[in-house]
Parts: sequence; structure tokens; C-alpha cells
Amino acid sequence: MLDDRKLAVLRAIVQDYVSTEEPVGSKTLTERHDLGVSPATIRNEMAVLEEEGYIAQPHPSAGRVPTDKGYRLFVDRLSAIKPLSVAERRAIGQFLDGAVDLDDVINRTVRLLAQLTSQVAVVQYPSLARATVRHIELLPVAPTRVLIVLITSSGRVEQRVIDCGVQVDEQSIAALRSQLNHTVAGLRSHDLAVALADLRDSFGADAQALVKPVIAAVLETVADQHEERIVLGGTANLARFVQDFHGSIRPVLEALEEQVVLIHLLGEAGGSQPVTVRIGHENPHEGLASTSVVSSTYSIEDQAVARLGVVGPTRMDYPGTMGAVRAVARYVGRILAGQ
Amino acid sequence: MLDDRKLAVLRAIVQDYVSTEEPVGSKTLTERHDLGVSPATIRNEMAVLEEEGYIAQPHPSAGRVPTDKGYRLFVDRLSAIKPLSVAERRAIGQFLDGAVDLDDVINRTVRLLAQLTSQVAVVQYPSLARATVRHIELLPVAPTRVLIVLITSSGRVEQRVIDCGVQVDEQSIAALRSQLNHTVAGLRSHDLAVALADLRDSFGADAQALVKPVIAAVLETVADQHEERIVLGGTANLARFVQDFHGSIRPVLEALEEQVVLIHLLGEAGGSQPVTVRIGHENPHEGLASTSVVSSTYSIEDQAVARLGVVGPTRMDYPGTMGAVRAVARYVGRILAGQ
DNA sequence: ACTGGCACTCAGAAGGGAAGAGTGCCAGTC
DNA sequence: GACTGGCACTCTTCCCTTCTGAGTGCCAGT
Repeated sequence: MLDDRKLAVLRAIVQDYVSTEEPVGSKTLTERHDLGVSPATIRNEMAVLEEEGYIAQPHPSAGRVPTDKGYRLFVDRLSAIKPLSVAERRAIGQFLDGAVDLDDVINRTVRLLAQLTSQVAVVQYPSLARATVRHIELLPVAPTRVLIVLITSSGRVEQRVIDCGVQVDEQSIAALRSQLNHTVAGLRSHDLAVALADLRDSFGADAQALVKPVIAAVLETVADQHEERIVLGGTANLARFVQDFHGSIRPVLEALEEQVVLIHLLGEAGGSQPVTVRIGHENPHEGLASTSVVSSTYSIEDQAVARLGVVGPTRMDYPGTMGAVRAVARYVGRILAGQ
Repeated sequence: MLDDRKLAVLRAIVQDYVSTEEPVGSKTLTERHDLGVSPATIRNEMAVLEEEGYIAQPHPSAGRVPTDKGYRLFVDRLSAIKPLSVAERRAIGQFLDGAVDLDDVINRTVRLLAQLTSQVAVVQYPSLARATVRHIELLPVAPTRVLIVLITSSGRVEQRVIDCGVQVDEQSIAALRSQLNHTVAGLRSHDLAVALADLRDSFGADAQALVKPVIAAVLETVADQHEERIVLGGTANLARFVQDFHGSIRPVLEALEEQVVLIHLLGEAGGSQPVTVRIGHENPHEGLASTSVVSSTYSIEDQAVARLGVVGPTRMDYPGTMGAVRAVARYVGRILAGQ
């Protein structure tokens, strides 16, 4: 359907539009790119591209602008991820190496990504579900209340206070703690659930007032996918793209404030590609219809644990952004593995 | 210097400007407010107010707009904090009552404040320095590494991993843990530092490899004022005030992204007033020169622990915002005390 | 299949009143 | 002496028109 020259024209349009922010016409296109044909020929090609829905005209006598479909084709077939420069890579490494703990790594990552891409960065904390439980701590904080602290292999700490209803003594808490830790060691999600259920049933009826809520809370914490923590940074960068968002960045800011939206934003692990791109309306949320999300999974010791990415206008530098996201994802995984 | 009528005029100007978003002239002023005199008289009063620096003209033939100084006078002498309606109070209570833990309380608070005031909300986590340490937990996470978890009376959990350099055994960790907990019980900042130093010296030379870094880390964590966690919400509301910020909300968003700025933003406990207001240039940061910050301390069981507030354009409804901030601060303290 | 040329369209800039809001000042009134 | 009505003046804002330039589609010619 689309011969090589049409693809070359589309590529040129995307590149020009991204860098100039202005609809691109046939004449400027031939001037800036060595396509070897005249504007008139380009016009014919453009007419076809428009008919097929890859480009569009903002108004009748303006140049062309890529559509979501056009960007999609560009990302899939017309461009390659652009590796970062050596200097950039070194800067990333140095910046992340200074981190002292998990929180610090995540915070630094989000700032780094935002700065590197001049866009909004989103970083998810390493997932509980895929991590193993390293330790469970139980602490009485009031006569009937127990604080549960859960430490995972990814260094994440989850806490929760439960109320047992009845008075609980230090001794039974200590007993339960040691049993719990013995049971959970190294287990992942499903196996953990089974093992904990067994453990719960092994306690006598008198201990259930304590054991039952504690184990329920542990299971809930582990299973609770909704508790995914996500950190956002670089929202100020949005201000540079007011025009791309039809004059108001409000809907975008609103979407980014909803935790639920954020969680779905980064999407699922995208099969074989290292970097996933969601363009415009491919995004799940209305307010993000004119944004694109470039995201990637990061892994700790070959275990995919979470995702990170950036949100920007559909008119973004895809190759560069993809390169930055990929590079940062790799480094973060490496840093976290070392901790 | 300023007689009652001039004050009445200033009050009317502030109220009108806040509600209409437009410079207010002498004629409209007499139409909307029952000042009992003609526009010409008002004009004379306005001329004086302008000379004194309470109001200004955006351009020669426009109406008047309050200056920072004008707002200041309005807040200090011309208005009273507006209590929330019963319905609003009930809504606050219900919304916050649903919170399950500290994180949830803080998150709900920030959302609540943002929605209630239609502005950007800022909430600080209860301060470590003023809280007592409820429990310290030590967990070996690797041969030479120990995870320190610190639980404060305000329900906050701080974590840190340290590397002792040498291999440490479970037994000495357990011993140190029980000693630590025995020592810190109920102590606040300064006393805690002294007690911990004593404790450290009481250990033998062979144990110092473990004891020294652990105690140092505990002290650091407790003393570290910079680690104040602050949560932000409702930034989307900024978009509504683009005009107030000379066309770009970028500097504001940037300022709000800097942790350091945020920490200084809420300011210090403001003496006797329940609610502190910082207007325009009174703010410490350049980017916030056309915003005002309304903040308040919140207390847990009469112990002031942290602050919360909102950031909005200087052209804001001060009485209403102050009422909302005060009410939320009270409720949060109450909720946290109950947990 | 490509190109040059031409007529056409339309957004956006530039210019020019006209309207409207607001001001300062002054002379007159209570 | 304080207040008011009136008046001349100053600006912004809005709307209208005009003009320019970029860009298009189409067609006949190479």
C-alpha cells in the first residue's frame, strides 16, 4: 500500500513536525530533506497519506500534521531507538549510584528521567507480588493493636496496623512472628497464600483472635495490587506543551493525579520489545488523549519487577525518549540488584 | 492614616476582585456595595489607598487591584476566618474517618484540602523530631547488612539499611535491639541523643562494629529534619489560575517540585494565630511570588507535630480558605490521635 | 511518472475605528 | 469642609477590514 517513498515522506513529516512544532508543507519538506523529487510530487504522496489516515490538516490551507496512526507507523517501522551518548550514560550511572536506599533510588530515577527527556516521568516501586517476603515483623502498639511490618526482597517496606479486638500478649506475638518468618521465607504470591492458610489452621482456637487478622492482613498486603506505589516528577515540563494540549494542561494534570490512572498508565509488560509506546487515544484515559506514554519494564536480577516511563505530548521525539527510558530502566535494575 | 471608610473601600475592592477576577473601578464598587457615597468620593479614597501602596492599577485607565500589602491588611484586619458549614464539617469527618493508616490519612487529607479549596494542597507528615520513638527493629538482611526500622509514636515508619563492614550474628543484633528499645522508650530528640550516646559507650570494643553504625543511623534518622516528607495534591487546580501567573504556571509547578521549597513553604508555627498566611512576595521562593500560602499547624494530643496548607493565587478567597485549612487541621489531629 | 504553473483557500498579522470603562480634576451644593 | 455631578481625557478591548503568505489541488506538458 505504502511504497518506500511514501514512508520516507511520512518519516520526514514526523521529524519536521516534532522539531518545528508547525504543520509541515510540501515545499519546506523538499527544502529540508533530500527526497529527490519536486513539491508537486510530494503533494500527491501527501494526499494519499492523508487519505489513509496517517496525516491530517489542522485547517484547509495549512501543512500536514501526523495523526496517532502516523506516529504509530513511525514508531513501529520508521525509526530506531536512539542510544544515549556515552556522556549521558555516565551521568545516569553517577547520579543513581549516589542513592542510599530504595526510596532514594526511586526519587532519583524519577528526577533523572524527567530531566533527561524534559517530560513528565513516572516510576513504579518494585512490585510486591513478584518479590519474595524477606521478613515479617509484628509489634504491639496498643493493648489490642499490632503493627505489621513487611520487608520484601526488593527492599520495600509495607506497614499496616490491625486491631485484634482482644488483648494480645507479647509472647504469643513473638511466637507468631517466628512461625510466620519461618513459613514465608522465599515464597512468592501464590505459594505464600497456601502456606499462610496452612499456618493459620495449625494454630489453636484460642490463638485465632490474633493469628487470623494478622495473616489476613499479610495476605491482603501481599495480594493488594492496588497498593502499587507510583512516583511522579517533572510535571512542570508540561507547561512547555500547553499548545499541544489545546491550550489547557488541566485534563492532563488531573489524569496524572488519579492513582488508578497512573497504575494503568504504564501498561503491561509489552511482550518482546524493550520499550512500549502508547500513542494518543491508545491511552486508557480521556485526559491523556493527546499524550503519548513511553514505558519500559525494569528488572532486578532478571526478574521483571515494575515499570517506569515518561508522559509527553504525542508530538515528541520518540527515538530519543525511547532511548532514555530504556537506558534508565537498565541502570535502575542494576542499581537495585546491587543494594 | 486610614479611616474606616478607606478600610471599607479596600475590603470591597478585595472582595470584588477575588470574585470577578477583574480590576474594580469606582462605579462598579458603589453599585455592588452600599457605601453610601458617590463614585467621585470613592475615587478620592482610592487615590489615597493607591498612594499608600494598598492597591494599584494594572494600566492607566483600568480599575484597581489589591497589592500584596493590600491583601495583607485585608487578612490582618478586614476579614475573619469563615467557619465551614455543618455539612462541610460532616463531610470532612466522614472522609477522614475511612482512613486505615498514616499514609492513608495523609493522602486523604491532601485530596480533601485540594477539593475543599480548589487549590493546591500541601501536607507534611508528622515530624519525627517531636514524636517519641515507639520501637526500633533490627533485621539482618545480608551477612554484613542490617535493616533498621524505626516506629514513632505518630505512627510513622522510617527505614534504613546500614553496612557494618563485618559479619554480624543474630544474637548480638537481638541483644542490641532489646537494649535499644529499653533505652529509647518515650524519649524525645535531645534526651534521646544523650541516652543513645551513653548506650553506645556501654558496649564493649568487640561489639562496636555493629553498635556504632546502628546508633549513628538511628540518631541520624531521628535528627534528620531534611527527611520531612511532604505530600502534594490538586496541582491540576493551578490550571484555572493561568492568568494570575502572568500566563505560565511553569515557575509555580517548578517551585512545588523542589522538596526544599516545599519544606520551607509551610513556614514555622505562627505564634498565637491558628492559621498563617504568606502573601505573594512574603514567600521564600521566586516562583511563588504571585501565590499565597495559607497554612496551619496540626497537633496530636496537644503536641504540635506538623503543618498543612494550601497554595493558591494571591487573588484567593482568604476567609474561606483559612476556614477550610483550620478545620482540616483540627480533624487530622483528632483522627491521628485516635489511631 | 514527474514537474511547473496557476487559481484558489484560508489563517494570521496589521491596521483602524468605535465603544466602554475608568480616571483626575474642578466647580458647585448641602 | 465634605461630597457630588459633570467633563475632558486616556487607555484597553473588541470588531471589522484588508493584506499577505503558506499551502493546496489540479492540469497540461515533458
